[in-house]
Amino acid sequence: MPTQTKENYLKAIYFINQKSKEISLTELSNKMSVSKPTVNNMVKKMEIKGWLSYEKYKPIKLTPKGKKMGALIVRKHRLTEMFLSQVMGFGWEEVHDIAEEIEHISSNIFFDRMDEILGFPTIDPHGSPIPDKNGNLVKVDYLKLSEINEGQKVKLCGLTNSSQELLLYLNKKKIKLGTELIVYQIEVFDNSFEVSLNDHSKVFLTNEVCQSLLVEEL
Amino acid sequence: MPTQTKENYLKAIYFINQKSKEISLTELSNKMSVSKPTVNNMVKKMEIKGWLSYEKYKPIKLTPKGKKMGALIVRKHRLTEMFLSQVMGFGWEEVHDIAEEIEHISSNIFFDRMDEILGFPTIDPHGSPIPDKNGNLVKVDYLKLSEINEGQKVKLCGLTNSSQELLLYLNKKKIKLGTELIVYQIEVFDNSFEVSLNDHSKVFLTNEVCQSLLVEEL
DNA sequence: ATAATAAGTTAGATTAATCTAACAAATTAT
DNA sequence: ATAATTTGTTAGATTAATCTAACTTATTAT
Repeated sequence: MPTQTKENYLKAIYFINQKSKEISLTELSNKMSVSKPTVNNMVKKMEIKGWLSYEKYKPIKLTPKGKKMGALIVRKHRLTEMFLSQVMGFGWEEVHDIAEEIEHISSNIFFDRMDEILGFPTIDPHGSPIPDKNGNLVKVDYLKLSEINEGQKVKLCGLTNSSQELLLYLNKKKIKLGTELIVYQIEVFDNSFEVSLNDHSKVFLTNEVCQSLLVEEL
Repeated sequence: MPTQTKENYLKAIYFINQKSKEISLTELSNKMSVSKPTVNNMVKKMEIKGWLSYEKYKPIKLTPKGKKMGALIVRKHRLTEMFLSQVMGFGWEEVHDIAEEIEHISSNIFFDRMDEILGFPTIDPHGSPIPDKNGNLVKVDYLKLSEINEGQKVKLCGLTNSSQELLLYLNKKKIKLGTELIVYQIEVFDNSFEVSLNDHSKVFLTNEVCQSLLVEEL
């Protein structure tokens, strides 16, 4: 059974792995907000446990075992977020911090019951996929709103960034998962978007925000 | 913010305090399943934190602050047990172990929401009182079934021991919180009880079990 | 290609929580 | 009241997770 700290390393490595494939000590050190010697020391221990492989000056690689462990922590996190949102009535901007704690609960029946109560969900409240019990993830590829052309109607299906700031901003704009929007106008100067919502209201979104919104064309 | 370990010490001291008032190192050491030097070392640190007072060779005393902290951990534990039982459908014999982990979650909104969803319960699934937000406990005094006379009708309201073994035994006998029973016959030889349930079935209970059942006369 | 910069490593220290072995103080029992 | 037992303390070690300072290896840039 990994400690809570080691679970957090596994999760961090798992996330870095999702995009870059190359995991450096420095990157992990930043993600974990600890010094590089701390990471160096930790990866040596985790290598002994068989969760990752590491050679001096080489990038860190998760073993299949470590990868599965990372995925299962993410599974617990996202199931919890879904439970907090759907069963306990929390807003999507509130669930992350609580799930960050609950993901370390070891009781499997607890998460299995959540899963059951939720009807075996496949996405969390931010549209991110929930790994299955074997740690496998269905890879869905949405488009970034920033890549959509004028006139196109789309539906919000996920986020590339689930920071509380963004979530609160979207709340204010009445944009949530499933919201349909039409790209009304793209400003060439700064690539900002003017989109219209179902209720015909219009909203301005910076390009940065548009890059955070994952959509499906309708 | 106390560590999880220190929270467990606070809780253990709080429980010992409930009955004996005198808390010895040895007792704590047994309750926590750690060595006496470990406890000795720990109480010194907790004294510095202001959670208890301790002088060499003297019994350990919780400060008001420490007492409140202990009570609030018990509150989290019992609220969680109630949530697991009432909202998530767990049996009363399953909730303790999960709550033992969840009681250390620091998010207050999480427990407040549970409280709200449950309608501000005052007892947990085993009939034990839930301390309020200030750490105060309503002291209810039930009688032990072992103290009840023949012919008396009573209702099960609590337990002095919520071990999984006892809970599974009571499940098997179809006895749960709120079950009404009549003391049908007391065996003078070993003080075992024969009680009859609502459905007129009769059940034999050893005196030890009767001492674990807290009842109210009807 | 070599100097500058970035990345990674080593060494040594610290804090929290734990242990065992050895000893001291308090309590209990005859 | 003294010996035996229990209770508590000290000292010294260990493991996990972290740090800083100093150093080495790799990478990048001119």
